Amino acid sequence: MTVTEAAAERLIRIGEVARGAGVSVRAVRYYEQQGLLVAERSPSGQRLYRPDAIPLVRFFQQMFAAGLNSRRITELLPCWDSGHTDAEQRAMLRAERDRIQAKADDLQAALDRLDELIAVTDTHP
Amino acid sequence: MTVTEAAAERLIRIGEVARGAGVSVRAVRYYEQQGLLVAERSPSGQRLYRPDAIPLVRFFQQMFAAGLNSRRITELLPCWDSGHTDAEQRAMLRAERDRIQAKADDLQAALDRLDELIAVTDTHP
DNA sequence: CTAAAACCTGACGTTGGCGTCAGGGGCAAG
DNA sequence: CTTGCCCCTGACGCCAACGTCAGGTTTTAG
Repeated sequence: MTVTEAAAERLIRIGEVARGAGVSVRAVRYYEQQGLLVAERSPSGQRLYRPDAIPLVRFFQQMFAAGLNSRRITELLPCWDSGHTDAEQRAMLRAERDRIQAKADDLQAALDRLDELIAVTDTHP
Repeated sequence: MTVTEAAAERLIRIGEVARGAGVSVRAVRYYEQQGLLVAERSPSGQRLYRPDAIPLVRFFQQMFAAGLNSRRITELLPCWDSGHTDAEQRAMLRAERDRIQAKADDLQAALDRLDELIAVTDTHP
């Protein structure tokens, strides 16, 4: 087994990425289109990913769930990849963090509201 | 002042509802269209609301923020209004509550992720 | 070898909560 | 009177993250 083959063996196709991350194949293609994900190509044109594409896609999902859009995520990706940031990026990180915190607070308020309603409707059937 | 006049004095127009709840006039009309909100009409056709439309609209916003859509909210409105529910509605309330809780957990995970990233980029400038 | 499974590139469809424009009306202040 | 503010009804526009269909190639299992 050559070094090249050993390296090639670490590449997976889009279906495996999708299954591994729990998203659709279409979603993975979409991420590439948005510049979130880069893939090599096999001679026949199929996308080939390194295995760490899976946790990366999970990270995307997490950020999407937190309300960030593709563009924001691409802007944050350099920090994620390199651990290296300029002041502007650090400010953006904190801004997003605060937005998510506020959103979490809103959710908690909604939760309290519903719990209150549940308590009333349970004692008041 | 007659009783009727006293009652009429308690009715406000759409602009006041919108300002009071911090949403657009368009949004309030939309809520009516979705069956979330009912309004009386003045002889000239203007919508007239009781003042408690304002907290009600705030409640809608809170539920929207929690990821419920108009239809779900209309389904939950009877509980909210009357405090009376059947088994199906109580199940729905709990299901939504659990969904929101899961969402809150996701947000917290995203927050932890970002905080971790912030810590790294701060010590690693 | 062959059939099924997986992959490819477009490109249009969906969903929801509004924004926004078009065109028109009423009504109190100056 | 007219100016300006608020209100009305449609109806099209928008955005974002995909779903989905069409029509064709590649890879894999038996």
